[in-house]
Amino acid sequence: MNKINNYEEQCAFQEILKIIGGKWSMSIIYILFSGKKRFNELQRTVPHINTRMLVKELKNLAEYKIISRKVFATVPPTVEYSLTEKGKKLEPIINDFYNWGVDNLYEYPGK
Amino acid sequence: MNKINNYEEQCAFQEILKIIGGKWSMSIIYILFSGKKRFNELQRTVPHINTRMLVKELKNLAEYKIISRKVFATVPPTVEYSLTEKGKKLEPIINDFYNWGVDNLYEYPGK
DNA sequence: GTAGCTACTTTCAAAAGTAAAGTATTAAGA
DNA sequence: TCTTAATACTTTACTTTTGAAAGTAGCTAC
Repeated sequence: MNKINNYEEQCAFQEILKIIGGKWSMSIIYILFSGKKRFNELQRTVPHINTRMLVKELKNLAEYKIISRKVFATVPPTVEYSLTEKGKKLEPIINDFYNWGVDNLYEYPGK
Repeated sequence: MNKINNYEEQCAFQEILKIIGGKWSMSIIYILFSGKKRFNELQRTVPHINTRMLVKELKNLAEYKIISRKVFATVPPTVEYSLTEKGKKLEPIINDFYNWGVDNLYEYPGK
């Protein structure tokens, strides 16, 4: 177990947050827990995201090997996004995080 | 256990991220795991944060009862920030999140 | 009377995000 | 043949958010 107790470790934490701490990253990752998705499918599923931001986020997540991008030479083109092993490891963490939020911040209708 | 599997639940998740998914929130919360801190102390401890953003984040976290703000009528004034019970519950989650990052994204010197 | 302390606030420029329309490639229908 | 449609982006113009730096208030010690 690592503990953040000095400035250097704080910086490491901020590096991590820079990669998956943004407005859209976790939402996209969460959706991919249920399996691979195509671009338009993600766009329909992530509430309020716009094309430019989805492209940017997918590029970023792929760069850090959290998701992988698979292109099929069909017409029109098909692109599939899915979680890598690294990405899949986030499932219990993001689940806990979401549940904390539901219990402590936001009461959604079905609770 | 809650699962995000529809649009409505995605929106709930985004509400949660709006509150603690920002660039600075988790860094501040993490520092407060080690106990109450004063304003200038936080400013020195959170790398690269500026006054304006620290004020804004502390106000936001206090609004959602994740931290509490205690003012002492000393000269010069003293203000103490600490985690509420809600906030303390984030400790294992943010710890796991940080450890995931260290293992999968960022290798800090002491690892 | 001047400098210093804390916890902010204000101002303005820079960066990031949003909305809407456009692009390439092919294929199917009128 | 000409129009429409589909996917996965790109581009442009605009708005919002963030950041850096300086300023404020109230008192105190030198």
